[in-house]
Amino acid sequence: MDVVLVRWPEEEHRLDELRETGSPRLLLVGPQVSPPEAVDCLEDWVRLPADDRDVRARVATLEARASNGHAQPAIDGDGLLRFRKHWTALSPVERSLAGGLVERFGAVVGRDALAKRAWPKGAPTRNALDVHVLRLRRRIAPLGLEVRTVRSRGYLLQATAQVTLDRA
Amino acid sequence: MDVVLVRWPEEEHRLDELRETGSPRLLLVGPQVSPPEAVDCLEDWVRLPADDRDVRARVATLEARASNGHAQPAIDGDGLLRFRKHWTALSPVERSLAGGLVERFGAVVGRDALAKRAWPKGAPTRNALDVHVLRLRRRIAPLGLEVRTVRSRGYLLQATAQVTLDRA
DNA sequence: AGCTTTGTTTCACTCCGGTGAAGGCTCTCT
DNA sequence: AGAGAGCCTTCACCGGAGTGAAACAAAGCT
Repeated sequence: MDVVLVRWPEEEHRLDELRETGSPRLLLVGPQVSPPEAVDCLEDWVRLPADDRDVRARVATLEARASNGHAQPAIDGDGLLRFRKHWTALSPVERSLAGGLVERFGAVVGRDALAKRAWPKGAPTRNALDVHVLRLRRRIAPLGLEVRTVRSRGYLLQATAQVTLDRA
Repeated sequence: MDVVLVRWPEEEHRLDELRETGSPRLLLVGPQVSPPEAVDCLEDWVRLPADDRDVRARVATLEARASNGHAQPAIDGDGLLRFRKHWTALSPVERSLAGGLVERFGAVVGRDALAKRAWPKGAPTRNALDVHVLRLRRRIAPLGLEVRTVRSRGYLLQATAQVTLDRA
């Protein structure tokens, strides 16, 4: 994933978006401005005017972190679903479903494909898939993930759409 | 935990130690030297000569990260479990369990793996492990550590989640 | 003797997967 | 438009399995 350069504090609003989507970013901080606080490991900053080599070095570090990190959800070897610093345990059936959705993250996965994954010999009830999708939805919601329905096509896993509600 | 300032590359050896113990550290990089590669989130660097405010800002960020769960616990030579600024003594069985969990900090350790560690010849009872995990939980809670259960898989050691869900 | 450590039993509780039923939504047919 | 038919969501419930937790008893250490 590419590192985004953001002028601070001019592009504060853009920064908020990037933080929420978990994109790696390097802030270009003006000569007299104090840098923002950031606990996020995918964020860094340089003081302007900056040496080009230093900027490159920081960008490289952020890129390395981003490619090591959870920009995309993943199911680790222990059956945990990890996404952006958070994780949750999954039951066996949920792991099967989540596995299919994660493989095609952001794209539609057919109901039958999911069903076959969870129950290769055939689903117990037609309703079973729906119920397990519902349970999966609730479980992954705290991670910032959501399963969206595409009617008569299937389901689609994506990061929760963050409606940037400005708080006055 | 305090951030350690390290001159680079003069104090490379000292840096290695700090990396191993997971201490947060800020490298003071000479004017013509290129900074070292580091994916570690508890490490940062500044180019000398540096503005004092910038150094303070980076130190503050590292401190925030360290106290936010990026530090790693360790069992020292005396059998004490140390985490951030605190420590606690462990009984022999608890030390075995904690050892296994610390080794794979943040990842799941199977129940049987833990049991085999504490009782190589076989656990006395099935519930013995549960009870000792319970006791370990209580002992490490004051350190800001928690053992989370991953049902039917094992246990996972992590820094206590600081849930701040309120938004007014 | 007091304290800690360890093992054991027992009970309560949560989680998981499957099922039926009660709707809500959207599209189509008449 | 109105009725109906999918399609999907959500809820409530059950039996079984996996865990949490307390209480108790036996050692061991100082």
